[in-house]
Amino acid sequence: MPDIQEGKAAIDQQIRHLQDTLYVINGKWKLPILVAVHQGNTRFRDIQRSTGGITTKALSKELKELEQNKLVLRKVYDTSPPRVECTTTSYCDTLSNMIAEMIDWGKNHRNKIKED
Amino acid sequence: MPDIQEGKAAIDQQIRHLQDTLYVINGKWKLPILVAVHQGNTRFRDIQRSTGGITTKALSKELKELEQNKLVLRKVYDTSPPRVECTTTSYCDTLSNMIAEMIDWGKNHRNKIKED
DNA sequence: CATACCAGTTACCTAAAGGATGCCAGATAT
DNA sequence: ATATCTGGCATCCTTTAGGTAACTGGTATG
Repeated sequence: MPDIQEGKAAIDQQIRHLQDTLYVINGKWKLPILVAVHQGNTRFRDIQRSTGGITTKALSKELKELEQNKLVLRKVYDTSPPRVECTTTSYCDTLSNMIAEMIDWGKNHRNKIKED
Repeated sequence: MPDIQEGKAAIDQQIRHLQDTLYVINGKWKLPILVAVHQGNTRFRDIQRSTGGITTKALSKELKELEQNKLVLRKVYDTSPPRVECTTTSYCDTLSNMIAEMIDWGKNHRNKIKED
């Protein structure tokens, strides 16, 4: 938690950064997609299959957002049938620590809740 | 990002942990509330005012969820007018690292996006 | 006497997220 | 010749998040 000593303005600023992050990774699919792509699933249908259950509409939308946030790179080949190859960017790696912490906490939390 | 070497089952497990975490901190208000309470705002109306804009209905709901997840403690005094005092639990401190990473990343990301 | 405050609850509404289904067009595989 | 694959898009639907406004009952304040 942010230190109680910090001024209100500084804390409000931190909350805004937090909300920026939440905004980028929000929703049901962003992280699963990121992991799937990072694993080596480059094609649209492959990503769809490996995330299990996402519709084309949702996947299409999510990929666009991930691309806008520079976490995924989409190369479109003007062939027929169309070919698109998605990869995670090196910038995507800056999420490593955060994701690791989130995984850690989620794991720990599940145990904590089970102890009720 | 999770290591590409890990098996699919392990990765799926990590995704589930991730989703657990996202589930707990989701929405517009959870983190702002947590910070407000941690700052020392214990009373319902104080929290409402210091988060700026949340309605009683939303705050009531969010506090219940935070309590269920053992991040906030609600002490209800059976007086009249009713008095409730909210505090963050020590367990809430286990979020420190994660939140710090999220703040860091959000800060960095805003700059990154501005470079377009 | 009237008003405002405590901590909510209830009913109602809107916007967004997410899902289901069907379609396109050209190419390849059976 | 028929089916299947490609990366989507259009349409319709349900679910959820979140907001608005009104109200409660007892108490303290003006």
